[in-house]
Amino acid sequence: MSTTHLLPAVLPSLKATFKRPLLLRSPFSNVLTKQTRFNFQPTRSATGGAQKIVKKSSKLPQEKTQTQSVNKSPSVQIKESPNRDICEVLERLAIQERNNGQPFKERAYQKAMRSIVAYPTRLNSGKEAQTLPGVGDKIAKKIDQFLETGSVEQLLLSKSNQEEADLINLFQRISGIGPVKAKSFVDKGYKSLEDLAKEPQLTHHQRIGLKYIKEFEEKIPRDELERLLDIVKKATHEIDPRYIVEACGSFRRGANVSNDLDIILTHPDFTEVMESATDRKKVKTSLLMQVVQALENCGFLTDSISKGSVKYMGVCQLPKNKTDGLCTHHRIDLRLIPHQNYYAGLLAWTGDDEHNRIMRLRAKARGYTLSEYGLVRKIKAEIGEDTYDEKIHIQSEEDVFKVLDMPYKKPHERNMRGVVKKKYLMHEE
DNA sequence: GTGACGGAGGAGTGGC
DNA sequence: GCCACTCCTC
DNA sequence: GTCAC
Repeated sequence: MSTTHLLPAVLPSLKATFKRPLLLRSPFSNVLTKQTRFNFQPTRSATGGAQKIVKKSSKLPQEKTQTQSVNKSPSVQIKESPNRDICEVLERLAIQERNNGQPFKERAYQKAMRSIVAYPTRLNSGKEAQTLPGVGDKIAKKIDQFLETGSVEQLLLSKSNQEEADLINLFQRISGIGPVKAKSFVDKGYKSLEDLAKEPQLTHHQRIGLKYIKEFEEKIPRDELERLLDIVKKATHEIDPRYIVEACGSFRRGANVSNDLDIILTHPDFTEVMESATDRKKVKTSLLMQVVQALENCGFLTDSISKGSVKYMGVCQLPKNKTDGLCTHHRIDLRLIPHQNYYAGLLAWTGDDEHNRIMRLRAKARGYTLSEYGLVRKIKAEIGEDTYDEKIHIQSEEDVFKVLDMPYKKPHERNMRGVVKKKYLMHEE
């Protein structure tokens, strides 16, 4: 079916959407382009210094359109790409599929988008795009349609459907709200974040997400993250110097800014996950909770999202500074990893996702399975069809690379986003 | 043509 | 209280 | 939606 007849009515609005200044987070730059906070539940003094809340704005978040990603989609630097417009279309298709409950389609569009971001010249056709990994028949056709008509039929929504999609995307920017809950809140008639705050059935996690919606979207500069990490390390080692504490994620990969603080902990006494995570006594006295309690007592942790025996999710903040006032609240995750799994955990939680995927595939091809729990080889029993697992003893990240016959990559060399996989694999041969 | 695509911890809910 | 399930997160 | 099998 041709879309030509739809175009005159819809194109101007689409163009307007692209032109509209990005008031919050640009989907591709991940930079807050205008510093206006959504001060929903003020938590700090109005005289809070440089970081104080600027003003209450209920209108701003509503202006976010479908061209802007929900907070949870991966950020990709496409500013410099000669195919930025095509990438934006794929990003919107990915969001649409996420909201339709199709995570694999969402990832397929994201994968195609990453390939195209890494492509150095302007694409002239879908066929040309199809030479790239992750771009198949369907996406090639959509690219052709976009190049010919300036739009893609699947993205053309009626005004009311567009408003609904925008609201679903807005609500998903709240931590703890995914596509299902966002849709249900829209169906219930909520039209804004202020509206949503009145919902009595918001979970604890969602209330925290709403309270800090703007602060969680702010990037953490590396020097601030180093200070945050230092506090965690000091508090932990005061409890017991035998703890090992390491920040993972983009920070360990050398990033100048990060989205959150992801810390893994281990301790020689912790060698396996407790059998029953619901054993409250054990949770309260666990090696992880001792650290959490110390960090709560000193005011570093301001809110908790979830507290388990091996995983803590919460909110942290640097201590009040005399000149700057209160600092921004950030998301923090703490994971307690069994001592013997520490290096596998360190490798997995350092990432990035694409690097993990490459290593897992490499492991699989050589008869192993690699996860944050370790490197395991499937051994076929001498008699019968049965197999059993042999856990490979890992004493460093390098060991995993060695077993998989890969040259060691330092953490800052594991930023694979935008790197063509073939190139990486060729380099390793 | 068909199955894999990461998968587990934690919160919350509803049935028993 | 237990269990199975959904949703969300990373 | 794409890819490997």
